[in-house]
Amino acid sequence: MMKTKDYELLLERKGLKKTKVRIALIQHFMNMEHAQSYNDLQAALVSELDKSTLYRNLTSFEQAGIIHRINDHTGISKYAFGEPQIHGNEHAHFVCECCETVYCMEGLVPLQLNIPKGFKTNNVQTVIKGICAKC
Amino acid sequence: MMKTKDYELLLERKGLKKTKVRIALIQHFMNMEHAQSYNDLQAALVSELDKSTLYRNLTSFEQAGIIHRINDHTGISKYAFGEPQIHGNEHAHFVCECCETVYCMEGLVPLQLNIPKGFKTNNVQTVIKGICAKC
DNA sequence: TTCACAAATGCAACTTGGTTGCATTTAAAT
DNA sequence: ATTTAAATGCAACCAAGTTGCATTTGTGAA
Ligand SMILES: [Mn+2]
Ligand SMILES: [Mn+2]
Ligand SMILES: [Zn+2]
Ligand SMILES: [Zn+2]
Repeated sequence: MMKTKDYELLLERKGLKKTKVRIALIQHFMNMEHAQSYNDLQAALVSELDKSTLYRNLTSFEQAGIIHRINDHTGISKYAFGEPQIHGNEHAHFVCECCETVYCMEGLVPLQLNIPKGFKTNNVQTVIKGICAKC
Repeated sequence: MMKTKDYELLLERKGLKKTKVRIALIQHFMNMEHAQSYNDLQAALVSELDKSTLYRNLTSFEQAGIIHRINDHTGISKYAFGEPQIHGNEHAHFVCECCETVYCMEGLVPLQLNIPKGFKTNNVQTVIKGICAKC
């Protein structure tokens, strides 16, 4: 008997069918430490994959909390493994202005903002631009 | 003799020609307290305006520091009067999840983030999602 | 194991925010 | 008034993402 793979558990728990596309996708996300764009994914997933299938799965995964979508202010969405919320706060993202890599910054202190009266804050998203350690 | 209008000064100082389109645009921005999308502008500027002309002027204005472009994570750029930097830091933006209005939050304390070793921060952009005072 | 059905896939056509090339017009310097 | 570079308008284009629909596939019940 072989033990159930972690990605299988993940898909099962979310009530998503275990298809070839999804298993390839989810494994790729688990191995990648940086955020991935549609093009990154298409290039990485050897067998050419239909555009709408890929986008639909990204949406499903996002809704299921398997991945999170990142807006790095380039106009192109990036996706990374895991939920966006860590202990209730959205984590920040670092965008390297040199190599374009998008990093999830898990360990940062959440910023404290005193919003004007009458405004109710639900969620704060932070994008940090700069030069990464590799560049 | 009439005194020079403030928008005239602005255009002159930046070395931009004072065209009808630009004067209409710049006046509109000065009267608007909220950020404006391409569609907002097109709807507001009575005389129908060419798409590329509008976009080109938005880019010129942005480069000249007359307006700043805001990414509110909807995928549609918004523009607001003034420079993005207040005393060296980018100001935060509040996006109402109810009425979609984007507010420039000028008075917020600059946040201190301790970025991992090797990463150099150039600029921090913050988008706050919530419910505005009017909603 | 087979059957039935809902959900996932693939393909093509579409939408939308934004850009580009080029001919014509216009602001402004001389 | 003349000249010239920059601004405008138009059409064609581009890329990211979405949608409708016929076909295939995973899964649970028979
Ligand atoms: Mn992240
Ligand atoms: Mn602003
Ligand atoms: Zn880098
Ligand atoms: Zn509101």
